[in-house]
Amino acid sequence: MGTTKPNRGKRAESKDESKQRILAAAADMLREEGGGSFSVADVMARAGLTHGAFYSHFPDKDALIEAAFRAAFNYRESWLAAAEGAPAHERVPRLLEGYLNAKHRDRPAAGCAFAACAQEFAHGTAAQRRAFADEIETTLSRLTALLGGKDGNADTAACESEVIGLLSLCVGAMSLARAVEDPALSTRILEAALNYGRGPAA
Amino acid sequence: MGTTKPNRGKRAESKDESKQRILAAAADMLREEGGGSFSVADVMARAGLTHGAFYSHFPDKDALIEAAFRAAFNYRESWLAAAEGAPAHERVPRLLEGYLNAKHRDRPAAGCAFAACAQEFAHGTAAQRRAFADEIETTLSRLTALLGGKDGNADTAACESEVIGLLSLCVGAMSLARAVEDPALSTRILEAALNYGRGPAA
DNA sequence: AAACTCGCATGATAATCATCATGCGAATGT
DNA sequence: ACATTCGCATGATGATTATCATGCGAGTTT
Repeated sequence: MGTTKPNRGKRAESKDESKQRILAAAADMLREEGGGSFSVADVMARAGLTHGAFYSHFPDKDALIEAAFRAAFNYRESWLAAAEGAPAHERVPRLLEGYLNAKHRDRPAAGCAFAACAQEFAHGTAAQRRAFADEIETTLSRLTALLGGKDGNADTAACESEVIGLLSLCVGAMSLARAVEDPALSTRILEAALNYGRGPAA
Repeated sequence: MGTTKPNRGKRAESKDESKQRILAAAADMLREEGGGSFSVADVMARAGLTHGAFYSHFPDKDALIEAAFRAAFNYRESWLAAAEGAPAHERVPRLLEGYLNAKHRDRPAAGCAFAACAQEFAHGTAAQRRAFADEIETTLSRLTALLGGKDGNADTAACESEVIGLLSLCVGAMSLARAVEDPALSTRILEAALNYGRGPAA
């Protein structure tokens, strides 16, 4: 057999590509404006299609939001990757700096989906909330793996506190920094949270 | 002059009362569901009125949301009050416990407006974002006054970090805890953030 | 108490959407 | 080649909702 068994026909393949474009568009718009603010037609247009095609890809808008959320974790990957390359004691600062910066604040569409979606999902469907929990668990696992053996003490409870605290701090500071009108205050928030997370030592 | 110069007539007074009821209803619903989710008619009904009366109280829905947000800080007052009564070194734990608990998580309508509104206001009107910034400034001042002289070191920068970090941690953890479907995970988040905020010492 | 004000209710209006129904045309299978 | 399938576009439909227009009746003024 030639390549890895395409066997799907040009048509199915093109449908998959469409779906990917829809998901990518929705993932951006979800983080940029929030799921309540964009219309199905908006997303489809951004994906280069028209509204009618939507329902052959997703059962309804809520399902799109859930799927788009799950597809919106490209940021997490690069965030973690940047810290992986650092020596153990540099990792927390690296994570903080990779998150709590102006570029991240100003480009939510390319950023953390937790910070962009948390409030909205609090009133979302059960499936959406499950997706949120899933992604939180995944993120916590990754962070734990990254920071777990930080010092000699691999104490489970302490590590859980550190990992969850770090993520909460990041998400909270970003939420506040984005909601505030005054740019100077916004920057103060990011920088102060960065300091706080670095700990009293540094 | 008898009492404090009522001089306003029964009609004006009743209008003020109506406005207060509208604001109270909106403040609750804003924190419960978010401004995008309730309708003007919903709020008016909750205030015991009908939709038509709305526009003689507020110019539009955005203005209501801003005003309701500003009226939604009753929680902050009791939160701070509970810590004021404590000795200096007990105040941070007191604040963390007063915020990061299940009751607060489960009754957003009576809780912190930052945690409930941050994401929504990030895409709100300029007036709304200004209101958000104002309330943040006020909250930070209050926290600074409360924690400022905590130890001998009243270092301005260190205190700003602590105060902003604390608030960010609280808001972030609450946002995550509310967005997650799994109740066990939700509780883990609150408790871990609480530990994190207490510092490595305790 | 007649004239007037004004808070609030009822009843449009118009826009925005999610979702469904229909049809064309390209891809597929026989 | 012919019949079929299916992705996508066009065009409803119905619901929700912000906002405006109108009118009544209680309160206020002279």
